Amino acid sequence: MSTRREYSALERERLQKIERLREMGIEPYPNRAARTHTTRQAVEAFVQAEQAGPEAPPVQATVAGRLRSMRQMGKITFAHIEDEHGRLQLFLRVNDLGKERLKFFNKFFDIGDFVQAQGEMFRTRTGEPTLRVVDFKMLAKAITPLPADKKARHSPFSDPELRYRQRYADLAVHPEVRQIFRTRAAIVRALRAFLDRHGFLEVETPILQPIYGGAAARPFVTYHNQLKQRLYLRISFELYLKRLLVGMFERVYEIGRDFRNEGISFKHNPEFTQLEFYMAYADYFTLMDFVEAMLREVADQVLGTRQFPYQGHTIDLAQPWRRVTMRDALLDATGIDIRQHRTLESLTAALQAQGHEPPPKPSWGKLLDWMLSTFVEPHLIQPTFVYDYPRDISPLAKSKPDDPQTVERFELFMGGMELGNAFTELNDPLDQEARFLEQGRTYAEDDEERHPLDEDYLQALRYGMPPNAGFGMGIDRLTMLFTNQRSIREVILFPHLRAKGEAPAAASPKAAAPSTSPSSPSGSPAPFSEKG
RNA sequence: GGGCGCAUAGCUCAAUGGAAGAGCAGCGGCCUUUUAAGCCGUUGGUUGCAGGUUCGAGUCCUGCUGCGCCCA
Repeated sequence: MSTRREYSALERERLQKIERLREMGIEPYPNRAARTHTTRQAVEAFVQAEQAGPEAPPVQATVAGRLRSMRQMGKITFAHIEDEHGRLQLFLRVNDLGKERLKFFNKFFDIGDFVQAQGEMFRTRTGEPTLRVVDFKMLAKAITPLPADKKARHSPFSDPELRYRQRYADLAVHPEVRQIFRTRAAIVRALRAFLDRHGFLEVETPILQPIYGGAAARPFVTYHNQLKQRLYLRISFELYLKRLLVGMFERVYEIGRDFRNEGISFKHNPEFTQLEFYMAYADYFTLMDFVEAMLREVADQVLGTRQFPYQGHTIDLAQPWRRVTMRDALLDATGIDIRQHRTLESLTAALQAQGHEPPPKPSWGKLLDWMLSTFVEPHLIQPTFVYDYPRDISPLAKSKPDDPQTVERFELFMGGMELGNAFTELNDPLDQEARFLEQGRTYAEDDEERHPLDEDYLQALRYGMPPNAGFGMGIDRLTMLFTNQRSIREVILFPHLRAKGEAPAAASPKAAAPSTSPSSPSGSPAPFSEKG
């Protein structure tokens, strides 16, 4: 597909070194390495030995890592190697190595190479713990020079496009970027621990689905050749997880990937990681308490504190989280009481009277959703539950007993973003069927986001599903919050970028022909509530 | 989808429409406690792609591609 680019002059230089090494009988990519200490262990052992007193035996160590800097000073050379855990200075001296050996190091070893070095720890004049090298070995020769790290004064590696496209290089030179992904892993670990301890079963449901559902989103389409079957990449886990409640699991969760065939922004990636859980015999108020407890614990585990900085704010999870109805939130933000404007036309007029230009929306509920994300969401920095949503954008949520047009649903906001979504789940099979049909009437036949009626899901409900409440949350966004990142691309290892250069289309619409949707992409009003 | 901005050496950036440059990296030297090492010398360019205007285009115009920011 893609043709390999030509080698640069710098790369040709290093390719020649590889050839020369082989001519000398030295393998630049040996099969085996031996190390006794990580860089951190070597320093720790050395510091301990120092504290033990002058009689303590010297610390001998063999370390391995990537060469990050070299300072050649004639008969001595200083260098730093870096491994996953830190950096260590190497000290190579002609007295220890001999003239030829030192010259060999200086000539054939470059920044970026993986090397192994053996020696004894000591402290330099400036006080830095350092390995006095008596032997060294090439472990893997680098051909392409590493970009300078971001903090280097003269040569920051900061072009976001390059950083994302060559994430390996970004990670290689930016320990703080690596740290983001350690934090991300810790978040997932803490969520699992909390849910496991509360009696939840972790499950895995299909990613390839004959009918997509559970959210308002356009799906990716694929095709099973042998079955001659169109399949969709899931847009949520919801309908499968609730089938499991029918099957007598009372508490289930899944952490995995969702796929939505939609725009890309600093808050959106086409594939993202989602947590969903369902709890039998709970309602949406139960879940507010539960989610508060869950995220406090995750903060405790991951950050060690319940207050953390986010984009100039301090988010505080320790205080009781604010709870406000959608009606009050909109009233506060716009002065418009949605109970006074119960039709699409009336509400649109009220907004226009205030000088707003609301986009055309297919329903009252969709307009409320727009108002919420436009006027309220950006200001919800501290954790806030907005609850009681319009029925027509929440077809899987249960109505309030005293108000059939309103459903028991909340969304959780934090840092000006939607973080989670939950409801008291609709378990009345007849009402659910009516909701599906309602969707069909509200949204145009050719609306690609229109939710297909899932007859098998209705069949499951007819067997009886216990009352329950479910919650969904974007792991990527939680990671953004906990690591103070503004862009979702900073917390996804390999975020999706547009194909670059010639022939992205060469991936052949022909070959994919059976998989393209006949009810082809068009407009995109979203009829469905979404978890996350 | 719309608006604005950006694209120049491996990396980060300069260059009034008039000779394509700097720092770092690289290469050749000097240098036995440096760490942004230092000093001397030196290599490196299809200025994102395709057109256009002009005596002359990195610079101005049009289109395309990618990225960023703002809006939908």
